[in-house]
Parts: sequence; C-alpha cells; structure tokens
Amino acid sequence: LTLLKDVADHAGVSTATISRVLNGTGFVSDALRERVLAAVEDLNYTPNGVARSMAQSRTLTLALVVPDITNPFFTAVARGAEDAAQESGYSLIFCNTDQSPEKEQLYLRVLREKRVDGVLLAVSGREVHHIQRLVAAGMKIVLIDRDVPELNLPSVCVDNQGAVETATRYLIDRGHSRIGFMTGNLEVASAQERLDGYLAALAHAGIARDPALIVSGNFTQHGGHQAGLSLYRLPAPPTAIVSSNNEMTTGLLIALRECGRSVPYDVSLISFDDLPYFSLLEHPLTVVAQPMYEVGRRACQLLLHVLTEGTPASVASAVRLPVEFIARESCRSI
Amino acid sequence: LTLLKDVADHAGVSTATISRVLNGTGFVSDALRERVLAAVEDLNYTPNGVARSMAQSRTLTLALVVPDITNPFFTAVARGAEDAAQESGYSLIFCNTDQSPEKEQLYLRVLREKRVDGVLLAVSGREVHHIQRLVAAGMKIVLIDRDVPELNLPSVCVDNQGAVETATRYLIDRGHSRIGFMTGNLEVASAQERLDGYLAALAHAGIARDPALIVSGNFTQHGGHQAGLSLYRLPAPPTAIVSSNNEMTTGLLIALRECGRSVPYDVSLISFDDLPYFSLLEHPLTVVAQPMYEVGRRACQLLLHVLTEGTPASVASAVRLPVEFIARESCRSI
DNA sequence: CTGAAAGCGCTTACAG
DNA sequence: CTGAAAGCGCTTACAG
Repeated sequence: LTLLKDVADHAGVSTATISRVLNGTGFVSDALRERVLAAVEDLNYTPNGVARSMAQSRTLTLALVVPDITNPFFTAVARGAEDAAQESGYSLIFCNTDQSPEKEQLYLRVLREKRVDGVLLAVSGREVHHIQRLVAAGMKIVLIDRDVPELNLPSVCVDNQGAVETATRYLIDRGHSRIGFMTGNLEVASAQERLDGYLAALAHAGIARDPALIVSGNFTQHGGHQAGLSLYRLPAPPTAIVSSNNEMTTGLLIALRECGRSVPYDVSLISFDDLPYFSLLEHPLTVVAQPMYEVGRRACQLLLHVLTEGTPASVASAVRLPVEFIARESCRSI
Repeated sequence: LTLLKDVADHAGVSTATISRVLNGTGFVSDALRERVLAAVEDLNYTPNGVARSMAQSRTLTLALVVPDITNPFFTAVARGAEDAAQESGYSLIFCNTDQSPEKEQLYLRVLREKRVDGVLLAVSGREVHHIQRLVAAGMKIVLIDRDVPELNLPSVCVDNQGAVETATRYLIDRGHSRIGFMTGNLEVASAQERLDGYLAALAHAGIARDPALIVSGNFTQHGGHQAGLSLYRLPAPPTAIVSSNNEMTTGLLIALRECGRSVPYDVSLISFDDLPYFSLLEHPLTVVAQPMYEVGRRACQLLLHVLTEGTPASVASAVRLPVEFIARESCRSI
C-alpha cells in the first residue's frame, strides 16, 4: 500500500506539500502541484481516511437511526438522507432500533465512539436523558419524524395533527360519526399528534369520543392487523377508520379481508402515508401523503448546515413539512 | 472531552493498562482492573474509535452498495445485513448507485479511503475492472443478488433460472403459450438468468420464442409500467406474463389497470419477488418469493467470516439460496 | 503483571 | 511558496 510518504519521495517534496495540493489548502506553486499530481497518479495513491479523520477530527460520516428501515416511510427517508449526504461528500451509517430505547442507546454510544459528525434520529421513546447527555457532550443531532421539544434540537417533521384533523373531518362531512382510529406507539410524538388531530376533529364536530374505537397498532403491520381484528369484535364496529401509518394500514387491510369487510362499502378508510399500491387496490385509498423523501433530504441538509454553520436559532430549525390530502375512492357517504 | 491519558492519570496507571482492560487483551491484575474500571466510570470515558481504528487498522465498519434501497428487495436485504453486522459489533454504511457504474466506482473509492473492513456489493454493470483492482488492493467484497463469475468472489444469490423456469412451466401447464416476459436490466446476471429460465421452459415445452413478447422494464416501476403498456400495443397481447421483479410488477399492474385489463381474467400473472400487498389485491398474485432478508443476512455473515477466517474456497462460497413458488389466484387455465 | 515508547498515516501551525 | 516537526488518541511489541 502506498503512503503519503511514498508519494512525497517519488515527487521529491515533503508530505506537507502533497497534503496541501490534495486538500487544496495553502499555496503551492504550479510546478510542484504538477509534479505532485503526477506522482499521485503514478503510484495510484489513495489517502487513508482514518488517518485524515484523526488529524482533522471529522469523519465525513453521518448516521441515520430509525426504528426499522423496512418501514417504507423510513426507507424513503433513508434515500433522501443518503442523497443529500452523498452530494456533500458524506457517508451514511444506518441503524435499526426496533423502537427499543436500549438498542437506541447502544447505537448512539457506538456512533459516538466512531465519532460520526452527526446523526439523524427518530427517537424511540420518551426517555431522553441519554440523548441530552450526548448533546451536552457535543454530539450533533437532528430529529426526524418525531420532535421532542424539551431537547430543543433542530428537527424535520410534518404537520401530523392538521393532517389527521383534515382526514377525520373529511369523514365527518360524509356523515360518519362512529370513526375508528388506529394509533401508533403513543410514546412517540407523531403518534400522539395524530391522535390529537382525530380528537380535535371530533370535538370540533361535537361528536363524543368513544374509547372503544381508538385502538393501537403500534405502527407495525402486525399491530395493525391485530387492532383491525379487535375493531370487528366490537358489538358495533366503526363505519370509517383512520389509520396512523402505512404499515398499520397494510395490516388493517389484511384484517378487513379476513373479516370479509370491503372498502368502502362496509367501511370507509383513510390512511396516513401513501404507497404505490394504495392506488392499485380495487378501490384506491384516500390518504394523507407525507413528503417522505423530502423529510430525509431536508433533515440531512439541516444537519450538514449545523455542522458547517453551527446550530441555528431553534425557532428557525423546527421544520414542519406540509402533507397532502389525496381523495380517492375509499370513502363513501352515509 | 476525556482521553485515555486522563483515565490513566485518574487511576494512577499507564495508558497501556487502561487499553488492556478495555480491550480484554493481555493480563491485568484484578486490583488494577478494578481501579481502571472505576476511573473509566468516574470520568465517563468513551474511547475514540478513530484513533483505535488507526492503531488497529480496522474500522468495524462495513458497507452495503445497492442500486436503490427503496426497492423493497434491497430494503429487506439491507435489514438482514444490518442485523448481522450489528450482532457482531459492526456498523453498516449504505450507498445507492442507481445502477450507475460511475456512481458505483465513486462510492467504492470513498469506501476504500474510509478503510471499511468489507463491502456487500450488488454490481451495477458488466464492467468490473475497477472491482478487480480493488480486490487486488485487498478490499474484501461479497457479491449479493448478482454473481460475476470472472471476479471469483464469495456471493449470495438465489436460483434465478430455476425459479423462473418453474413459474413459466406453471403457466404452460395451464395452457398458455403466448407468455410475455418482462426482464430487468440484462447487464446484470440475475436478469439474464431469469430470462434464461423463461427461455428454457419454452424450449422444454417446444414453444417457439416470440421476441415481441419479451420486453424490458429495467427492474424499475416506471420501466415496468412502460413495458406493460407496450405489451398492449401488440396486435396479439400475451395471455400471461412473468415479471422479473417486484418493482416492475407494480408498474405492470398500473399499466394493466390503465388498459382496463384484469388479472387473471384478461391475463395471468406471476411475479418474481413477493410483497405484502400482493396478497391484498382482488386476486392475490402467484409469485416466486426470494428470501430477501436472508440474502442480506447470509451475505453479511459470509463477509464477516471472510474478515476473520480469510476467504473460503470459492466453491463453498458461491451461495445460492432457494426460492419458494407460491400459487395464489392470478393465473387461470385456458 | 506493568510501563515507556514507538508507531498507525495523515494535517497544520510554525519557521524560513 | 515549502519543509521539519509536533500532534491527533489510541495499541502493542519490547523490556523489565
């Protein structure tokens, strides 16, 4: 393996000079620059990034910590983040916490040891002491999907409450009053905000909330499946359902099929998140679509900004991206 | 920030001793060990992984290079790989090449600079000189999804040809002879192998191959959509179609909907890859399911094995995982 | 069992 | 504009 020193010898200059032309830092005469470049070429030299990171104390590496990358929402977020990272010369490590605070803590510790320059984090619980400590220790973090106000960190989320309020009102406007709601893990802010949107819409319409109609699918397909089934063990199932994310919607659709209930005849349905296949169903789903890719991209850009320009005023850095309500054919008036 | 030296001072021992107890290497008396551990605790010391990597010349970091992580196949592969990596204390960087050889080359160069310990690679083209050079330079690589025999690298793929042959024969057995085939990018081995399976089945049944029925969807949803439409501009469209991957199947389903053709009445359909939603369609799709998660997991384990035990005999390391044919309701006899 | 010291391969003040 | 040298924070022969 050829080292900086080898190139220096080959070109008859000091390692400092090589370093300067390779990094475009400091002044180097054209004559030397040419000789250096030629030597680098001749020896097919590849700098050792670890040594460079050591000397510069930066790794050009970021991390993305999410519950599960196979959740299509986080997959798209990951792609957006990686694109932004790559454009700026950064690499991205990804970590799956499975919504386990312990796993999150473990990953964060490793990432700190690795001295990643920053991390994009979708927190997995309410307990955020360990995060606070890391931030105090200088770790740069941008929150995604779930804000945690007390952390006062930059974040990129969407208008969860407004979105679900719109969706719920849409159903109310079509005569529904027994509207089921499938929540995610209420430990995370986005789940709570979506529930709040549902409750706000009911309150606004003067509809009494029925606890039996609010079920938790834990943001997973399996959970959505189970919660969906439980809704149909009710003496009086809902005439419409709002699901808090794509995974639960898939699970719910499986449950509906098993119960022999069809959308929209037996039940109207609106999903948070849009997926390609939602349009392929016999009756395409009405959804609230998040800009998934953009969430990842913006969050990564924000993190990069924090790294180069320092943390922005907190007011300016709590980004809320807009969602889009897309009416298709899964709701009917009653 | 506290350094090894600080801990050493605090405990009144040398840095060497701290290093030894932290790494569990070398012998250290219980007395000292205790003092060291206490000091580490007191100072809340986190070792600097970059310095450690420098000294040990290993980064405990791997990379996963795929065309696009949002392709559900690669998403699952990524999850499998990350799980395996995490279990062994490794981190995983992910890279999206968009099937561009240039991007692949760029990523590989960066990964080499970063001194990742190994990479899981789904090659994006036929040109593999740059890969050969990296291997010669000592880079540890395990191929996934697409083997490249001339590279003679360990690999984890599936039995593409056999799987498609089975699927095609299934249609032939049901009386189909005008069977359309949607291929992926034929630059990659898996696409070619799947096409070979289709051709073998036709040949075996004595059915003449009709070039017009073989269209390319480039492994993408958009490509599948376009290719699907083109099939219905034919004077005599096929009575059945085999699609080479999940993305193209989604695109094809969109095309069929646009053309007003329904599965299985107007056309029988078999997809390579299974997705949760395939079972939710009005007529659940018959598929050839790959063990996606397992491909990633096994590949990563194989890579880890290469790192610790050295490269195994090539014969043993060209893994071909079995696929599963799942008959559902998207094919009818004619 | 323990420590002093060299070494990992770069970058960057500091001189000149 | 260029180089000698210190420094980044660990690990690991080498002595003892």
